[in-house]
Amino acid sequence: MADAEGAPTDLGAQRRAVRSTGGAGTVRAPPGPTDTGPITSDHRRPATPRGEDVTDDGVSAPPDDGDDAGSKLDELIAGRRAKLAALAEAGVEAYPVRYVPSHTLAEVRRAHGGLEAGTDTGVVVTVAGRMVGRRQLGRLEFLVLREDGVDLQLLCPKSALDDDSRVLLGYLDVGDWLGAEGEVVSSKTGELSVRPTTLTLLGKGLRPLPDKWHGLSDTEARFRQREVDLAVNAEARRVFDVRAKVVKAVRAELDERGFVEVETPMLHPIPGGAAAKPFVTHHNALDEDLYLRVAPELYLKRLIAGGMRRVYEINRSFRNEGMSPRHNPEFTMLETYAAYDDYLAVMELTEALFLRAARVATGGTELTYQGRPVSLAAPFRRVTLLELVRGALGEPALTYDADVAEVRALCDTHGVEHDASWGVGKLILELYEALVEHTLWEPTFVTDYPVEVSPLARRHRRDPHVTERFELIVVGREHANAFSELTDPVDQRARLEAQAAARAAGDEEAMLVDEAYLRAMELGMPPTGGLGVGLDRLVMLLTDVANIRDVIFFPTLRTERF
RNA sequence: GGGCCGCUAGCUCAACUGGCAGAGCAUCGGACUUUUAAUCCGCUGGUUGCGGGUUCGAGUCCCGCGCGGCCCA
Repeated sequence: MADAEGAPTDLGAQRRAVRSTGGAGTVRAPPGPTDTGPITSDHRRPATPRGEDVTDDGVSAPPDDGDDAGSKLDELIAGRRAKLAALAEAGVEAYPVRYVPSHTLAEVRRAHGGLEAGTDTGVVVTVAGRMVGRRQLGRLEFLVLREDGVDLQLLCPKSALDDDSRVLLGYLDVGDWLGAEGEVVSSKTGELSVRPTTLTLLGKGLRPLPDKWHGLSDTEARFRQREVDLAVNAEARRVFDVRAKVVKAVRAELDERGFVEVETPMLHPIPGGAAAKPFVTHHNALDEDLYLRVAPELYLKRLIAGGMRRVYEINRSFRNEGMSPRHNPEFTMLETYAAYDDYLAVMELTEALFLRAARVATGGTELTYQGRPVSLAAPFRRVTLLELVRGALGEPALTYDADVAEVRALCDTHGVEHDASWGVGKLILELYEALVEHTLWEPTFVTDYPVEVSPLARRHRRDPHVTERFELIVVGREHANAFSELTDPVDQRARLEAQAAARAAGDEEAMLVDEAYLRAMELGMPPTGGLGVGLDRLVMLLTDVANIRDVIFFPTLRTERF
């Protein structure tokens, strides 16, 4: 990295490419000593740029084991490599070291929107982008540059170009990166354009871009080659732009509320903080197995024990479980912890975060998800898990004191599978998940989860069967999980020991006793309200996307074979 | 892990009950100084995901495998 930026090793290329004074030609120097400077020319282009050399060896990528891959593609690539060689022969650096645009394409559009047709502004700018379109009309060409999802046309009469740029024009392909210096004008039809006097090649593309009109729609290709998806599909850009805005809005809201952003370990000696199967890895120097974290919860609570009043972390967690349109093995989670708060306070925080995220993503609180309206206007509905299950079963008298056999019978009646080791609380949770959760479309705080399935949550202030815990369900899915945190070290130890026993009995997702965590709690903790939000799912909701892989740049897929 | 669906030119897609594997765009060659998926003329381009099988004949039917999607666990 350091070498690429600073090393003044190829002044020739630099002089040609950097638009510092706007004078130097683009393709001036004939091939000479400066063109074989150590950095720019070594591994990136053929040492002997001659036409014949270029066509027979495959592109950079395929280590050509079979060298029989798609011949049309090979042909397209060979054509571009031939142009690359011709450019080299003409002394044009195809991969220059630097370029300094005076404006982004977006800035040009902002500054000169709404020109009358046929206007010359007299304003000279230097812009850059990938050439994504080209329309040739004899001695006039229209090139379309794209930068950061914004397009701008170059109106390009050959007569206006300097000699070197005219040569370059003959070797350009759609997909190449290009710089242009010229006047901001509008065309006869009123299209905002730059009319260049100089064109500078900034990066030659060897592979063709997908169809300019249909883009890339093959789902596998979009996930595996996100760079292509981003280059040609505006929708992909939109989703990831919204994602960035949403994360920024969440940070802003938390910062304003006095939360401090922190980072805690992703390599855990003991997996904990959530009921999930971890990835295992190994540290060689320590000769110890470590686990990729399934949640940051335990470390964040230790920070509260240490006296940090409000903390949050936005980062990756990992769960070694099945994949689905809603689960990626690595995903981005927000967790917040606030001293003195209970879960009622956390509900208000949650509403504020969702509202603010919705505002930056869509401008308001009313959205459409997969064709159905959703309102994120606060306050969200609040209802206990038990009430929901009672309603779904038509059993208004059901309580956590019910006989286990009776509740098992209810499960059987409703086709919900169960295990002999499960108590009433776990059975009622299973009934809820099977019968109710997916039906909750509008935002709903489902509250008061059974103690036995909530080992880190404080017991409810009035009902010892349940905890002060809620999940936020929107469009039938869990979007947040929060509680009045358990801060009593005696109760916590008992609960973790119960978890460990369940694990020993075969429950792979049950937690283990984490002594370091218990020791921290024994130091003394204030009341604490904690929240976890899956940011990928929040972005899905706000961008109206059905598959989590569409909000993660590079989702986990089976390894690609070349 | 199970069920269903998909995989055809670089991209997007056709190809009836098994009967010569095609189009548009892109590429390549030509014309064109105001285009907007430019237009017009011409030419290319295929191991139909892979491997077997049935058949006179397989993109199409059968079996196995790979990758992806959806549903379920």
